[in-house]
Amino acid sequence: MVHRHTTETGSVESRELPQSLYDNLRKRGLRLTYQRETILEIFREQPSGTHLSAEELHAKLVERGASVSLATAYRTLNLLSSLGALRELDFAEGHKHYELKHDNLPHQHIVCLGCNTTVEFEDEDHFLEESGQKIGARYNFEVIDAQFKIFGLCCHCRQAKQLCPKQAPAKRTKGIEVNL
Amino acid sequence: MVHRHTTETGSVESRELPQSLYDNLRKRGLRLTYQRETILEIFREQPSGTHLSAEELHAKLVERGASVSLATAYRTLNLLSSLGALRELDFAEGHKHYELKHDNLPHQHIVCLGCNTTVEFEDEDHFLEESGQKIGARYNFEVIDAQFKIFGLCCHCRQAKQLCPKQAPAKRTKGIEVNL
DNA sequence: ATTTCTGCAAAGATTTTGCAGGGGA
DNA sequence: TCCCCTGCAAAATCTTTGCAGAAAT
Repeated sequence: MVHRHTTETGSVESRELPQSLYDNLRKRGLRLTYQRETILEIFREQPSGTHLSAEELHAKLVERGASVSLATAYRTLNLLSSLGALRELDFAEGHKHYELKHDNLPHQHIVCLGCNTTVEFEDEDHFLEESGQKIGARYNFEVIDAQFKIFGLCCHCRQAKQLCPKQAPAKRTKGIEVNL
Repeated sequence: MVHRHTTETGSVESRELPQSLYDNLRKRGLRLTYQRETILEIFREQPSGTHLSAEELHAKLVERGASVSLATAYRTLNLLSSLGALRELDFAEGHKHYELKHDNLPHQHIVCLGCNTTVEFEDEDHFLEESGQKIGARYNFEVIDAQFKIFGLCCHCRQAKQLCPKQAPAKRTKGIEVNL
């Protein structure tokens, strides 16, 4: 029934699901549904470093003909995050973003407060990750994730000298996340 | 009219306002109002490390008899943040928090995903702060703030083994932010 | 056959905004 | 006096939830 994942050969009923997720679901008495599979699949298809909001995810679902409701998108994002499959990101934007948790090189984000552009940088030699572990341990925490976020103005917005970055540019509508 | 601040001797019209803020307001053609003064004063009175949400701030305003509307609280929080007087914090909670920006030792946060407790740790020798500056510069960003946030489970919640931390505990009602 | 999930629509929570009147500079 | 600010209420966003039917094990 189940199968381990090595590269990309997936079975029918649980495509390329990393074995751990399927197990995690079962462990909790949860079920593997078409919606959950599809959502995870979408995250896998995104270029590395993509982070989707609930609305963006839903748009991609609709786009591919999978009629998954927005409510389910929200529920699944929360579920997959609590399972450790997704990482929840909070830029100071008014809504959350999610990205697939890779087991390769961890990365962190730089966010432009002017245009909401985000740039990633890698946590080479896992320095930040390990710092998070150490500091957390010092305070008796079981660390789940450590996020280093740098807020600032990109070269673009710095030139435009937008003194009140929260006003105009961060339109907070649908598909933001532009260029650079 | 204006006055520099040294220790705590404040004038009547602009209590202990750090001179820089008053200047920043003027520089932008903004005004020094009773509401803005009072809000900043409240932040100053909080024990170091306190971070208030808009609702919490508003409660404190009402509590002291200053009838400042919630809308103004929101507007002022945004304004003071954009002026650099406050730091906007985003724990994965559904609403933002704000804390006074001190010029002394910078600090960062550990957040329990179970009970929303936050613990602070100091960024001794400004290591994280400087890292933020360096990394930002590398990507041509003007760095405004760098936040290192560690998410995990505190000893309490770890024992309670709340496998789905987003569900029950984070009630997302009013005054959360408890103990520890 | 159970028990979990989903979709829908409605409710909830947080934050922003239009407008008319009040108040700094 | 000028025009920025505030309060109020309404609106806009984002997210969660109750319920009945659908689906997974």
